[in-house]
Amino acid sequence: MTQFDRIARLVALLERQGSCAITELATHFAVSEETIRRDVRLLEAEGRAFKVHGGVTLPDGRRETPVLVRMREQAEAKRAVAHRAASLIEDGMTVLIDSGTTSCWLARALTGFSRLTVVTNSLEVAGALLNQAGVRVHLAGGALNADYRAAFDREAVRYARGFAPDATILSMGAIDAARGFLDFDPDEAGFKRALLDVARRVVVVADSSKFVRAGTIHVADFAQVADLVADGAIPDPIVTAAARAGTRLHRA
Amino acid sequence: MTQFDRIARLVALLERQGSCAITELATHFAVSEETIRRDVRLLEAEGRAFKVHGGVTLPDGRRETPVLVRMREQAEAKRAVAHRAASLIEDGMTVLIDSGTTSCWLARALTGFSRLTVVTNSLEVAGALLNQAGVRVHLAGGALNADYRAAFDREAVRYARGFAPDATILSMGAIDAARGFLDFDPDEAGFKRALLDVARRVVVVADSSKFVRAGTIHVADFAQVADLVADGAIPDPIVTAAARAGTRLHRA
DNA sequence: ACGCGCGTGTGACATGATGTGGCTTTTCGT
DNA sequence: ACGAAAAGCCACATCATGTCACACGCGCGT
Repeated sequence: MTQFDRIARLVALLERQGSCAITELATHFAVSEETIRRDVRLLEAEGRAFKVHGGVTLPDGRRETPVLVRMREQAEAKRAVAHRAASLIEDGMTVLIDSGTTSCWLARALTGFSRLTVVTNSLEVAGALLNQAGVRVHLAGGALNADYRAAFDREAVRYARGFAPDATILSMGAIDAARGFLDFDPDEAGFKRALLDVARRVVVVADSSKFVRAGTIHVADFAQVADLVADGAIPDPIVTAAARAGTRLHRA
Repeated sequence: MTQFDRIARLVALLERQGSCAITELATHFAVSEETIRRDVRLLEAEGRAFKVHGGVTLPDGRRETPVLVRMREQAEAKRAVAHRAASLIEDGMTVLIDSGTTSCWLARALTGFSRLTVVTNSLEVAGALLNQAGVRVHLAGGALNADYRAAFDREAVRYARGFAPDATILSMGAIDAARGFLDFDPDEAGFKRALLDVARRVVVVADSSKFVRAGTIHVADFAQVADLVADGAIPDPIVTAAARAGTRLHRA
């Protein structure tokens, strides 16, 4: 195991856990604590990690921002959903991806394409995709929302609507059999609604926690959504509502 | 087995395993380690592999992006320059920041403001600023350049030119007393030139390595630059050129 | 044959990575 | 507020790895 590999895995660990203890890392990688500290010092100099007494955390820019905190909630479920959703995407497509946490996982799951065009309003999604070979990224800019690390304003809508994506992939705050797809943030909801108007095929990605939460703002009805990708058991009312509206269900 | 064949197989191995150790490769191909290193140097020059201590890895995937790699070069100097440049910025201003590595450090140095508006075309700069309290971030979107993690296209230019910033802060690839401010990438240079047209006050941030490098594309003359922030000793020809053009010098 | 370019091996030297011990700083219970 | 324990930092030793300069051998062509 080279230093490079160790640091790469350390960062991966960090991104999954948010923070690690030096002693744990030392035993985990079977090196001295001083060596771990040196790795951490390197990462900190690059701004990729943040040193704290006894351990290491994600840096300021990536820490404690709501969207990234929520990335770690239900992480396994979201990762599974993301991989299932990635299988719906084919080489050569143009897809639009919004700014939810499941979308971030999706961006990381989009590997192995040779010619994929992605439009997004999310800093995190764009950043993850820039590391994937074969993916061209178009970022919808505008005034950024610090919580979501994404742009929802008129400018972002205008840019995103200039594309004709094969699939529009949205994550939703909550899903209700009766009321359809809901969200919490007015700006985010407005952005999604604006995209729905011009979408050819809408794919919603959602971990199962979305079925038991209550949203406040209506975004879409089942009839507007072509595919719903979810993990675990999908409640019967949702299955019924989807069947009636013609929404395909994909279980991760 | 010719060198060509060996390198081809080395790349194939790399693509299957992601990374290889120099010692293993040397025994595998029954050549000296130095020979393997020479192969790897060639591949790295072509961007087809990435050298790490003790081995070689694929250039894509988890590897750091070029802009983040370059953040590490001259990191201390750039950090110092960034702090000096931050002191030129006052609360309430609107500033435009471009996508260079020094600009990334500047973004991290912009702390303690209560009302600052920043316009940028860089993912990294925007990401760093989103967590600074009191900073509103406007991101110029468009097609993203994976190396720079920024947008340079017409869309980004149009958006950025919609602001009237109090200061336009640019980093430059090279600075020459006779030819002025230079860059390497045509897209990046084009973006900067487009901003210069409408800039009220141009601030250039540069670590001292910029003075000894040669750029290929002309971006600006000294007369267009109001402030130049640099670290260490500024060469006499630069000082003279700046004085003649009225460019203020700030030493970090 | 001769010289030339190129790839390769070799050894000296430079750089990098890691562990260890002494010392300073931080943390936390009392 | 104090002091012990934990954690961090630094300097040094050691070993692995990288780089460079030079030498050798092989094919090639005027």
